[in-house]
Amino acid sequence: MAVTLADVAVRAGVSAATVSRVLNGNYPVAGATRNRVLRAVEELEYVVNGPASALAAATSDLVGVLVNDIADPFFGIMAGAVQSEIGEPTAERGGPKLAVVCNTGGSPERELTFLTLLQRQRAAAVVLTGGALEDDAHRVALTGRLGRLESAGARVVLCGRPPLADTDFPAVTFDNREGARRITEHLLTLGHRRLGYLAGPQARTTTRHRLEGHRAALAAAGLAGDAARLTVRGDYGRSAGYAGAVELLAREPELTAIVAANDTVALGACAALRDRGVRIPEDVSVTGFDDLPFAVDATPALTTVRLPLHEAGVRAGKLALGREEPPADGVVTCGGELMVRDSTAPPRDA
Amino acid sequence: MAVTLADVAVRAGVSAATVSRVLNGNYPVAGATRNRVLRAVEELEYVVNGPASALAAATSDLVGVLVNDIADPFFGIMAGAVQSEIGEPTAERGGPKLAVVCNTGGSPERELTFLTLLQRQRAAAVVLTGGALEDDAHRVALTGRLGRLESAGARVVLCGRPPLADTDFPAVTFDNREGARRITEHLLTLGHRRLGYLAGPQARTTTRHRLEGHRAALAAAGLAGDAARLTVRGDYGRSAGYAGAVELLAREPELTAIVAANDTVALGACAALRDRGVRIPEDVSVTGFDDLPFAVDATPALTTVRLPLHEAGVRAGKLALGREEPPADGVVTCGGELMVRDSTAPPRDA
DNA sequence: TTGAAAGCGCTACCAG
DNA sequence: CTGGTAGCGCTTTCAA
Repeated sequence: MAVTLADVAVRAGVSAATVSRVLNGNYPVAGATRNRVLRAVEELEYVVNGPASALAAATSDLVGVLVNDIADPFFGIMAGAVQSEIGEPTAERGGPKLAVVCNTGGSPERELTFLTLLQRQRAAAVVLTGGALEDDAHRVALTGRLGRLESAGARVVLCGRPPLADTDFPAVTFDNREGARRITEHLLTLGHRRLGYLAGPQARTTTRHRLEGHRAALAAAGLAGDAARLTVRGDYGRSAGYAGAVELLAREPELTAIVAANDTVALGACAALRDRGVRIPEDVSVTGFDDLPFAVDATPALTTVRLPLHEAGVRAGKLALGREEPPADGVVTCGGELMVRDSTAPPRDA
Repeated sequence: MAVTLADVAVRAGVSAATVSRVLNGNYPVAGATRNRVLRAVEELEYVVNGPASALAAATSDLVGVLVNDIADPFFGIMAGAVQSEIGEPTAERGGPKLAVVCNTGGSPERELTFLTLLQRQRAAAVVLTGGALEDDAHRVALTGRLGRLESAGARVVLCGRPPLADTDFPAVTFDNREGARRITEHLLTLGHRRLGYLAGPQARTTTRHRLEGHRAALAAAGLAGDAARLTVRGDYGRSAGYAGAVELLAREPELTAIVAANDTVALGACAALRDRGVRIPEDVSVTGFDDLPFAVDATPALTTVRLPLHEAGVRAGKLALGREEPPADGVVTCGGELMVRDSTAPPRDA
């Protein structure tokens, strides 16, 4: 079998307890002893047995990160940020943590399943990223699972979704409502009057908040009447954006602007417009959320709302490790103000 | 503390051993007993203690997936595929495995560090994705680490990189060389004669193979002379593509085509061209590798070589779990033939 | 500052 | 088919 603590102890001529203390560095150990142990570790190529250590210490150095779609750079950026933050050795206790990125695919059942698996691993923390499902049954189930995780000693952090009712898990949030309101207001200021909206999947917090902001801006301009007709729902994928744009044009050929619930959807919409010979942004202006770098590189005419994904991930990582105390209300609003990257054109008949 | 196996055993009126058997399902247990145990598990909301189980069984249900850049959908797609494959309960042993996605950021040191962390967790398998670094010192270090992992009982699978010398780890590979050769040949057939090449980072297998294929096609057409002058190196990011395209245009203003080492680089190149008023594909045709869906949606004029990322991930997952036996030579070439998605224009003076 | 020893919760072997 | 039980390798009191 593999080299164990005991082997190292023998080689260094000390007890197992001492080796453990050296490795964890939480106890005073004489310099000479310490060096002897470290040398033995090197020579034997000793690697700690994580499970054994987790069992004895009743906690592991795994941090679960749940994402809705791992192939979406939106989540990739946040997950990468979380990992880079928790990967740094903590002062207080233990070495670097390992991020376990779990891809729920947006499925509520898988979300719960992963949480169970993470609890089974005795994860030190769990970060739930991206919009949450707004469904009572699921909310109750989720609250239960997270509660059990917490009482098993895991920290729970929400990132990119609002606080969970009846809990006090810290949440790192984006101001989706205001961002959507501002971008629509911006389009209205330019003179657009027939705006289509490509909403995200049903019953998601991000979908609802962004849609609310959009509607609020329309209402303020007295354009609420057409809102429902010019809203198409779909998931957060590009094909939904493609199909949605086609549908919007069918409903309103005189459309001059499209607001999409995220960049991926916006890109799909751009593809549809081009396939139909519509020029962007001269004929129709397209805007999205997220500000994924390649999206605007590929389509410079695409205007997006910048969400500070990386920053959110880092903050979530800090909260997950207890390196940062959450504010009294538990909500960290990330990025302060949303930025609108501006390359939008006025409508052709303005 | 949390509910333990013993608690369940008491509640169900059986021994701990029996509960363990029911939970692992590898042993015959009477139907009635079984039900009683399962009911007790439900009532007590029992969750297996992973570390304890891993310690006793000397193996965990974690599978490590190393990626070079988690924010790049190229890796997201593969990692997602691996996870969906290993997430299904195995017939032979144990429930669903949990994928640990580790973001190396392309750093060789971090690659080694993560492997140590995974060994510490007693990972059941490790999948290394994406191009490998071609550096002797690192290769030796990597071989050593992987060897130790293997002798600790972990399966090792390479995905998107060639087999590792002096080892027999199975490898799922793409035919990068032939793909690059074909796409360049394709451009030559259309009449292009001044082709720029945006190569990936130094000393990566993917970079070298793709460049070799490109050069082979040029050589076959008697155009090898200009190859070195019209090759610019950079990393696999979009800004490298942007800068690279600018550099290429400076070196050769009469350029009619650019081949990029991947889609992300190609998108950066497209952005640069547009910023300089160059039309795509009328003035310059841009091609890339990977065939990331949003890339071609955003830029329909972009032609790419399709790599079957999802399929590769699934195959890697199967190999990692031993659900599929590797062929005799250990190499699974994925996708058979590379496809060129065709929307390339002939050069303006053809 | 160090050692001895008692578990942590589970698996798997050996009886029955 | 089921129970008893000896560890798995580490952490952490409690003494020395």
